[in-house]
Amino acid sequence: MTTLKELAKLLNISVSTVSKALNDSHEISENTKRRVNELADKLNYKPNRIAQQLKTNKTKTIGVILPTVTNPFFAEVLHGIETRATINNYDIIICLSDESLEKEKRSLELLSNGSVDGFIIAVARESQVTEQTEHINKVVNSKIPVLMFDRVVNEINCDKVVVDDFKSVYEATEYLIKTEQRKHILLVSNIEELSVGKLRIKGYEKAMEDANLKPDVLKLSKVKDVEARIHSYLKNHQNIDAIVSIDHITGIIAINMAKKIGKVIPKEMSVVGFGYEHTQLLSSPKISIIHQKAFEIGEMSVQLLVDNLKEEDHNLQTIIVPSELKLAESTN
Amino acid sequence: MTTLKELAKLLNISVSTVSKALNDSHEISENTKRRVNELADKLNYKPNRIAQQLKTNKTKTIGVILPTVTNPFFAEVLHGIETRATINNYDIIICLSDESLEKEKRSLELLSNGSVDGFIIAVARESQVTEQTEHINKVVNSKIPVLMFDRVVNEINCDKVVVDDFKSVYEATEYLIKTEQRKHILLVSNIEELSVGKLRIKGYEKAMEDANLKPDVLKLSKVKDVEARIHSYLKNHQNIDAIVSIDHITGIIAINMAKKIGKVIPKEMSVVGFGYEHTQLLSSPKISIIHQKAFEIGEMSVQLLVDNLKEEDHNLQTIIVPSELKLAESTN
DNA sequence: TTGTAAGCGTTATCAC
DNA sequence: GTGATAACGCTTACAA
Repeated sequence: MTTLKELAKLLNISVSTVSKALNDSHEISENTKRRVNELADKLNYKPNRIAQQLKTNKTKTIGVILPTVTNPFFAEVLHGIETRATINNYDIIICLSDESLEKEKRSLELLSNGSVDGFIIAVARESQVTEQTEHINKVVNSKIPVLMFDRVVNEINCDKVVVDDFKSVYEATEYLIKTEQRKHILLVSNIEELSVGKLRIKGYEKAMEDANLKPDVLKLSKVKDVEARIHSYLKNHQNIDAIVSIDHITGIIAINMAKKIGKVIPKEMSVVGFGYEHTQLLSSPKISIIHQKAFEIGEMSVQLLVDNLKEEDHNLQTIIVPSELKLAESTN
Repeated sequence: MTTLKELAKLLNISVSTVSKALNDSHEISENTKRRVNELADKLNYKPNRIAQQLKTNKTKTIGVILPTVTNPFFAEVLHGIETRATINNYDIIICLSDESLEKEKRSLELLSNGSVDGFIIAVARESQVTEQTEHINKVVNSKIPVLMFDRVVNEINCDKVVVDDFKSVYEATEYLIKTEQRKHILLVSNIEELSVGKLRIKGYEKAMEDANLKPDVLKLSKVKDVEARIHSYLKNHQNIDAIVSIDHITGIIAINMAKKIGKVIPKEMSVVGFGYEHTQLLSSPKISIIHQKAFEIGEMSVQLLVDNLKEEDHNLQTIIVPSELKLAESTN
């Protein structure tokens, strides 16, 4: 790799002149600038990022710690993060905690040595369930800006980007009750132990309560054969006329199982789940989805963090990104 | 952040002694080592990664350039990459090309300035289709190790990790013909213009040819309403008794559409697609899948690249990762 | 066993 | 308008 020193030697001028010329300093003559730039182009000179980082004490890099990336929600968030980071001229280093507290902790420690300017984190399932989040607080206290999204820890004082979990499920349930006239609405879940899962269930329960209906929750996070379980549950509760899934898997399975026991969808049963573009593509009849704006969540997370990085006196914020209820098209 | 200099001052010894002590050098007395380590622990000293990188001219970072991460194949590959990178003490910087040549080019250039020790790349659709890959060659020529996986460019001289696209589809088709006695096998595709798509189609065609059957290919990469298209095609070709999908979407849609026109699966029609864990979960009756070992592909990519990074005289390799035909369980 | 000093590639301050 | 020099934080000959 070409360095300033090499350019300087070849041009018989000093390193500092070369540096200034490349940075278009007013101190340098146009002629010198031209000579320097020509040679730099010719030798494909690129300033060494590492040296710049050491000098400026800024890495222009964000550490992103995700529980997983095979879950399409996090994949899409990552897409948003990458897009907005690129716009802001930031690189992203990514670590996957695999839902493990230990790995999350390690990644955080490893990157807290000047490798990144700030962090974007969605807490691992284990950390959240066992309520061990001291390692995150440690980073916050060391003055490295942190932004948490989706799975957040209320006690930690940092920027947050969250989804309106309670409200979106409340409204979806309310829609089923009021518009579709459903009365026996089952909630199925495989994430009931996460903060977001709890909020979503509460939204459902409140909506049912407000309508004087009896809530019915099927918790499957620890179940192996989810399919069989939903199948038998539906078979034994033939009066169920609507299903709310609070994740992106069990809704589609519920549709398949409902069809299997002879239910006609959407006539005899409505199904709403959480999901993304693909989700609707893969179900037939199409499922209605609560569409979390995952891409936007990623984008806003980066923007808020970058603002924090720039501003001297940054006020911590919590942004709520509204979800959107996308009804299944009746074309099916 | 605590630095060596600060530790040295507090202990009234020199910076180099501190450095050596922390690196457990035999030159340093046990007593000094103890004192240094105690203070370092107390002040939570962590060596500045950037400074180390500048000094050693190694970043211990891999640049990963993916077309997308919302496609579950690439998401799972990324999972494998992250896992193996962590084991080898490498960080990963990720860039998403969004299938765009321009973005891929830019990312590559941006990171070719000492930010990473090597690259792992799956070529963007646009780069592959338009056969513009000079930007990748440029990196290879600049002596930065590059590894390409899945979507590779034959002309570029670097390590490669690929899937046995031709063979896996050939064998799946052969299985349908010989074991399941199918005769009218339709191939559906939404990736026919990619190198992997072409190979997969060839595998299918060869198997059909070898069995004296007429190939029938439905190309959908430019079609908007894939669902309607498959539906009408199946309706107008009632003799189709098996479907091979060469991507992870159209197979499931085909199952749904086949059911819709009254086909009994798997009795009257077999469906094989490409897929992952989720794929089978989301289809009912379950689809048979050609399971690409995406996680392993990610792992092997990192390992091969890291080997290249370590070894003085590295021999370029192409590793073929075999896929596995996972038949739908008959429990459904 | 410990310390001095040079150097990685930049940028920035200050002299000339 | 140009150049010498120091500094970022670390590692590593080499000297003491």
